[in-house]
Amino acid sequence: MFALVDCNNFYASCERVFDPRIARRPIVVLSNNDGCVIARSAEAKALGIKMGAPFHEVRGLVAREGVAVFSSNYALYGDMSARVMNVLADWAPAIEIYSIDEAFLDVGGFAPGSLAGELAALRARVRQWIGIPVSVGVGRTKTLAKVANHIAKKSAGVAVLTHSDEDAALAGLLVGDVWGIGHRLTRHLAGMGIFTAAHLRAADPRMLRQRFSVVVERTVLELRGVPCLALEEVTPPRKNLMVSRSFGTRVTALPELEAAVATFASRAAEKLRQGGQTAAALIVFAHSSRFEKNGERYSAARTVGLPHPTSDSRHLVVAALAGLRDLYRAGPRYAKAGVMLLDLAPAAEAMPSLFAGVDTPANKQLMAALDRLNRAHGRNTVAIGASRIGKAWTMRQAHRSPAFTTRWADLPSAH
DNA sequence: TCTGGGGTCCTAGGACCC
DNA sequence: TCTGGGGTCCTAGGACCC
Repeated sequence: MFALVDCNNFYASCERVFDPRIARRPIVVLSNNDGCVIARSAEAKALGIKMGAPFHEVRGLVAREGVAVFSSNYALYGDMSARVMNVLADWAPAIEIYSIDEAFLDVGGFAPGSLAGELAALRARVRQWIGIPVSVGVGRTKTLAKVANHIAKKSAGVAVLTHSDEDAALAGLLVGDVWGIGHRLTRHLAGMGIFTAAHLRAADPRMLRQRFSVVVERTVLELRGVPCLALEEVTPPRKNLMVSRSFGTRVTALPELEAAVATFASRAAEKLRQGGQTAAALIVFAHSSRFEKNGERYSAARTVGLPHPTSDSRHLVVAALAGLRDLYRAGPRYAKAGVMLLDLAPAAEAMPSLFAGVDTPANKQLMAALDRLNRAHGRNTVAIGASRIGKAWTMRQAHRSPAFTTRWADLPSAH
């Protein structure tokens, strides 16, 4: 059995912890640039303020109803999240931190009779110690735990979905509210007569796999109580890292874009170093607003390989700016830009045999070059790893055997 | 006029290899 | 006239999540 613990209206709840005066007032938290509503307290939801609503559209309502408005404060939310997770981790035998405000817990070891009571106590503890209200749903699979959490949010805050409860619960849930079913799939499924979670569970998983993907097949199986998703206790290292922003006003000039992209790249480099990682390539992109008229929309991106894996701000900024200059076009009104670092690896990781199993002409050429070097200078003079990003070759690592003293710079330019 | 930011996984198709 | 089979890697794009 899995339990899903989900913080209620997390960002709004965090703000409330530090300001008791707004304990009962409606609250919204805004995105970057204060552009959109990204979190709402229950009172704000009741006023009809939608998730993702452009702030300018609700400004009047917000003023009339005395809604408390906050710019987002991710440092605060991250800190509060860690505190909540600590309390959960102390209680549960195993935990997967799924997002900033959600965690799956392994509750397989609890007696069915005592589980609901235990979870209610846990919920009260988080509320008392940290000040954040949470909802807890329990099910036979992660997807069913999500379903149960839906029910918990509308009831006492804890819902244990037993096998015999599943029929009723799924019949009462729209298919679009199932974890993994987004708006596109919802539309397609509606065309097939699948409107509720119960319909989806009854559908043929193999057919859905053919029609859509293995993800949908897994969702059907999970709804049937067949676990396809395990509890992942260790967070795998991230593979990409992005820093991007929408501009407050439209930008057309290259120097302004350069200033923004340089900032993004160096911020990305900071994050990279924080995580003890390096990047071997990056994508820089810039585009106009998606609300721009059809003919005026412009979007471009460039992948740039780095000469070697790095977390050095200067290297990343230089590469990002080179990409930006290549993609820049005078004319478009740029609304957003960003830098995404790719091919992240632990900074300390050695990759002496990256070529194993890679057999391309370019690799062969490099290997031949290495052979020549090693024949000329002795065995193990040099080893090298490389990877191809787009059309650019990137040297991943070069290291010398300590037994030899030949310096890299002194080697003949066989490459 | 103003419309978020940061991720992951999957698929399809082409290039290339043996 | 017939025209293998199985695999990896890469990219682009779609879809989803919070």
